[in-house]
Amino acid sequence: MRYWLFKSEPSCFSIDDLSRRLKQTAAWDGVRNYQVRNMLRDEIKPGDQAFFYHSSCTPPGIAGIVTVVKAGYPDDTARDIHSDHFDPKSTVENPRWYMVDVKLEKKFPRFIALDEIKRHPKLKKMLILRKGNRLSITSVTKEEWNAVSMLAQE
DNA sequence: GCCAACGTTGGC
DNA sequence: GCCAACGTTGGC
Repeated sequence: MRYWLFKSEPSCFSIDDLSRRLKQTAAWDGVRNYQVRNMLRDEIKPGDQAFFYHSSCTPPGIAGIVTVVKAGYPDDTARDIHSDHFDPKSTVENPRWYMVDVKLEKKFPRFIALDEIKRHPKLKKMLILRKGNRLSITSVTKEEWNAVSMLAQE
């Protein structure tokens, strides 16, 4: 299994929104970046785990953990003309965009702010910190995963 | 295929 | 609201 970091703007979809969902599951939809699409379609598998990262908010940071429960399948919001993520070039025969389903594993007892991630020696190489990185999904190493998990329990 | 213009992301 | 660092678009 692999580890990931999924970004979401809490004003759009937060970890608390997920916790209120029936069965605490949701489709991770709306991704419209080809690099991230490829990860959703080809690399992210059921059983993989991901940090739920809150972006574009104060403060940004990691709020908890989700588990992938369904592998990549066509993102139906691309064919919904009323969706903000509608893409007329995506069709049933040729789906352009993909999504996975996630389930809330846990909300951290303590929010891990970006500021704290930046200061932690074991987290300096996290892709989220790399200059210019804007991908909404990045991979996380086992060492990084463990370090953040430890922080969350302090 | 090049590249300028434009749009988006996301921390600050 | 600013702006760096992208990604996308479209004329040529």
